[in-house]
Amino acid sequence: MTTSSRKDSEHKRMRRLILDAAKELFAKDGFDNVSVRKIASKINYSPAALYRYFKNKEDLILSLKFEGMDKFGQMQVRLMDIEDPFERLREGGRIYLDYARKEPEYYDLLFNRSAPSFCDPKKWVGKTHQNFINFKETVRQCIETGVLGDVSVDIAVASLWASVHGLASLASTGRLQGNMPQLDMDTVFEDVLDFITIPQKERAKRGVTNENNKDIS
Amino acid sequence: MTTSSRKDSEHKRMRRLILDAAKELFAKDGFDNVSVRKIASKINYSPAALYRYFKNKEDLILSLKFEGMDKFGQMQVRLMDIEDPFERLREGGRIYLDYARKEPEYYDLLFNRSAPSFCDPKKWVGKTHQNFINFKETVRQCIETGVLGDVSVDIAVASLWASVHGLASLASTGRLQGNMPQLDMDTVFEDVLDFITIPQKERAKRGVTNENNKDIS
DNA sequence: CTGCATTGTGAACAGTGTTTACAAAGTGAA
DNA sequence: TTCACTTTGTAAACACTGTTCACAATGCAG
Repeated sequence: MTTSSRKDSEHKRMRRLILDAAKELFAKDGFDNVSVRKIASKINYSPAALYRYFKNKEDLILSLKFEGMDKFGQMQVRLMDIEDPFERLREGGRIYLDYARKEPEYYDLLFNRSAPSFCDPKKWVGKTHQNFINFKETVRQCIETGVLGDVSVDIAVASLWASVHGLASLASTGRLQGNMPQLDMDTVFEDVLDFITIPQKERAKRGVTNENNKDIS
Repeated sequence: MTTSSRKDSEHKRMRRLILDAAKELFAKDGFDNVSVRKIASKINYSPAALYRYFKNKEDLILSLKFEGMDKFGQMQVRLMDIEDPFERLREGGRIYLDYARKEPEYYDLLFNRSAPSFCDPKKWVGKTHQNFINFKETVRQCIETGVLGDVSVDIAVASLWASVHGLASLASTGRLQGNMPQLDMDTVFEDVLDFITIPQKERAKRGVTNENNKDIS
């Protein structure tokens, strides 16, 4: 019994060793330039050894993605404590963008299909769905409390998600800085969030509905 | 003279043959699963033959990207004829999203670093910069004519770019449909554009400036 | 005809992910 | 302890990958 449990923890220790080595190599050299052989060599094992712990390379990368998603989920726990749905919405955006800025390779690994393009998306969507549910509920509350105008939940969700994700994507791939080097990356996120959300809040305060806008523009 | 020009056109014809075969394979099987050997085999040539026409695989992919960018640029020509900068802004967004929807693989090839992650981004940024300049000028005109409020050009550019790109990215990777299957993809783009831009326009009409908003929220 | 440049090829090289046969080591029961 | 069994690690191989190179064939210019 004790022996088998020791073997179990030994197995986990080895997985940890492999995952840490892989993550470090991925972050340094990019995902395409790290082979199974390089990971194995970094920890002084034969390439075949890794297949005792992971079914294949996709399985290894997927494990890293799940870990990253858990970490991302933990960052979002504090959102639960924010009463005001609008402030919760803003804070959620900050967390998302923070994550993309501080761990661009990890963000790429997690949120851009590109990184491991051979990974089956279906295995991944399930893991991320809870975050989406929470986000949607926050948006719903924002609309319910009249803070986002009389827009449909789906459209508001799509719009806000696209804004935040798009900003993170452009920033993490360097295109924002590439085209706008003068931009202050420390404040742009806050400013963009203001640009997107404040007019909505203002508008809602004045009781404007979408129906009223059909003749504008 | 005539002979050398015929050789020239023959050379171009062969490049065309390779590019078309490559594009078709890329669109069908994804970029990672198409090898030089498969492209060569599709047109009944040896793999080595392709290296008479393209320096390497990156060069081939870059050529496809340039072609795609030219096509994208041609779609944007009609923007020149739109006098109203706000309508030009909206139409530009429509074109961007149209492109992402109708040619998702091409869009991925063009705008997501992921696709050919080994391609040097520097070779690519230069080609796309003119589009960015035009976009920025349109946003500047929108602000100048008071149609986007008293926001800084850079923040408006970053916000609008992020929204449109983010929406296109989420849609082309199937994540929008994956999490919101009930969403009508034919109208969501228009609705999101409204959600983002109409409040701005409204707000500007009322003469609200950013300074006035500091105490809100 | 004689060079010369261009085009296409088979073979090779170094690298990839993955599988397999096999050996070593540890474990639990008789 | 001995026996059977599972687990772990490895070298070698397989079928791929992008790329290079010597070589032959072709077509053109002087």
